[in-house]
Order: sequence, then C-alpha cells, then structure tokens
Amino acid sequence: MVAMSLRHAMLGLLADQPASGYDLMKRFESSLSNAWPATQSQVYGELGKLTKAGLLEVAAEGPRGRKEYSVTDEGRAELHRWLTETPPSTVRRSDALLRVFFLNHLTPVEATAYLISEAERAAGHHRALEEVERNVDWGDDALSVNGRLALEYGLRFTAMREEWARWAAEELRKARQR
Amino acid sequence: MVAMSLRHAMLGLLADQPASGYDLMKRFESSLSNAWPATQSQVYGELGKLTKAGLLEVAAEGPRGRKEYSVTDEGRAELHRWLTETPPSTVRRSDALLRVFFLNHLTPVEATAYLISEAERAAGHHRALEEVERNVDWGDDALSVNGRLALEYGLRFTAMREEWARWAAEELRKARQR
DNA sequence: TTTTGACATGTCAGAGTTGGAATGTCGGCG
DNA sequence: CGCCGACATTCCAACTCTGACATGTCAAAA
Repeated sequence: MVAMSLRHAMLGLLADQPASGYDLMKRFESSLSNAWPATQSQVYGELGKLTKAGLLEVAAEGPRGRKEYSVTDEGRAELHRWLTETPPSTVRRSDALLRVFFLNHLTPVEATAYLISEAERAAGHHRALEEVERNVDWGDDALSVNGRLALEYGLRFTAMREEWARWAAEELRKARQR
Repeated sequence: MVAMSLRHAMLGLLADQPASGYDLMKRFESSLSNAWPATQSQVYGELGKLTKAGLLEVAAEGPRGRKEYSVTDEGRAELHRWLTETPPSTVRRSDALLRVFFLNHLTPVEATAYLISEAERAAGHHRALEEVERNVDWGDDALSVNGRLALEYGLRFTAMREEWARWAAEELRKARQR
C-alpha cells in the first residue's frame, strides 16, 4: 500500500467535484489518460475500498443505482499527505526505450525505420495535444491552470521524443558509415 | 500475453550474450534499470517460463547450480517480431505528472515547493547520467552505440523535466499575481 | 581453518492491472 | 408506445509486479 496512485487520482478528482463511478471514468479518459489510465473494473473496485476505508462516502443516490461519491475529511487529509509528503517514484517503464537497447539485433534499415516511426508517433501525439490546446476553453479557474501545466508537459515531452528519435536515426547513419 | 516486455528484455539481453539469472539481474540493474526494472523473482520465474515455451534453453550448467541460458532460434524470431512488428505502447504512467493535476488542492507555497523539488530531482538525475557518460568507456561495439542512444534520451528527458518544472513554478507565480 | 562475501536459485503472499462479460435502468426520439 | 443509446454497476479470470523469505555453494581473505 505504498504507491497506489489510482487511489489518489480518484481522491483528487472527487475533491474537485463529487461524482459517480461512471462520471469518474469519463474524467479519467478525458484528462488523466496521459498521466494515469484506469479501467472501469479498477475504478469501481477502488470506489468500494476507499468508501470502506472511510476516505470516501456516498453523498447521494440517484436513478439507475447511481451513487455519487464525495471525499471525506479523512480522504482530503490523505490526498494532502500524498501530495506533500510522498516523493514521486522515479521508476518509469518504457518499452519504446527498451527496444533501443536491442536495436543491434536489427538490420540498420530496420533500426532506422523503428526510430523514424518513433519520431512520427511522437509528432502525431504532439499534434493531437496542440489540437487539444486549441479547443479547450481556458477559463481562469484553478483546474485549468493545472491542466495547462500538464498539457505543456505533454507538448514538451512529445517534442523532445521526436527530436531525440530523429537525432538517434542520424547517429545510426553516421555509425554505419564509419 | 500482449505486452510483457520483461520477456523481451530478457530475450534481448540473452541474445547479446548467454547468461545465468544472476548475471541477468546485474545487467538489468546496470543498463536497463531506467527503461525496465526487474526483480529477482520476476527474472527467475520468467527464465523458467521462457525455457518451457522453447524461447530459451539451458546451454550449460556450472558450479553452485548455475544454469546458463541462451536464446533459441524461436526466441530470436520472437525478439525480432517484437522489435519490428509490435508498436510500443504509448501508455506511460507518471505519478509525478498526476500530482500536477491536483496542485490546486495545495496552497501556492506548497505547490511551488513541489514543482521546485521536481526540478531538483530531475537535475540530480541528470547529473547522475552525466557521471555515467563520463565514466563509461565507449567502445565501438554495437552495444555501446545503443547504450549511448538510450543515455542521450535520459539526458534530454531529465533536462526537459527540469526546465518544465521551473517554468511551471513560474507560471504558478504569475497566476497568483493576477 | 573459519568466516565472510559473492554467487546462485527458488518460492510465496499480496497488491495492482487488464479486458471482458453480465446485468439492468432511464430518457427521449420516432 | 417501443426501442435505442447513454447511464450505471458488479464480478471475474488471468496476468504482472513487488518485496520478502528460504536455501545452499564456492573462493579467498583473515
């Protein structure tokens, strides 16, 4: 029970505004998908666990068995604790980077193709984020400020990935000529 | 059985050179730790599964029960298939980025402290990689070429993270003044 | 010769993640 | 009114990952 960021992602979302599991899923898909994706089964399961643990409570019940959850004081305290006292884990797995270590098992042509396709993948992702940037109505509320920071991170990250991949392809070319 | 990169990381390492589970662990720690960390139990468990699946074979046995594994033709084919035909998954979880979405639940001072500590964490990581760069003897072999590419990725990534975090802290400051 | 440290493997429980299946309800459009 | 699509929850099997525990061997330094 050390990491478990899903839990905190849910606390954070519900601290912004109470919601049902269904609503939560949509919020995960629309805003957190690039930072912490979650599936339905995970969300509903966690909703139950967090409620039993006293970090959430069912604030209202609606039609179709809808249960609207809100964060308790204890939940808010836990969110705060996580944000201020827990150092983010540095571990980040990347199967894209992993492949780079094994590029020597491909022909130069195949390896270059991989790097170029990585560059294009990153570029595509970058364009998608630019699209988001254009379409989102940046109100002045606190939520948008954070969203903008996260979006900028994505923009910089995808740009960096594209540049790196193109650079790496070029390095490979140079190494081959030697 | 779609993703499972650990499996392919092991195939890749063993394709470079046959090794025991113990050796493999050391290689994971020294070179792959930033792309795909693995624990002992995972490595030994996977070694068994891969052997049973015919992708690996025990090439030699040594003292202390040492078993040296090597990749079979089938294993090499699978490695190649993974490298060329499987698109890297774009999903990357980041609890550091996740926190950014919830910065509005902190005071401005706390939020800024978080971003600054992120910048410093990234800077520290960056310096560690520079240290690696200085100390590694860059031979001309294929392996080093890949390692250099991966190292450069790390260098660019950590630099980007530091710059972003400092920028974000500044944005927060500006937003507060409005 | 004893002891220490590196070598070496194996097993386990518990937590997290994935993807899918099953089930049912409500609101509004034709 | 009947149907469709969105709303809404619950359960499950299989797999991955973490961290710890357990066990034993060999080489060489003290």
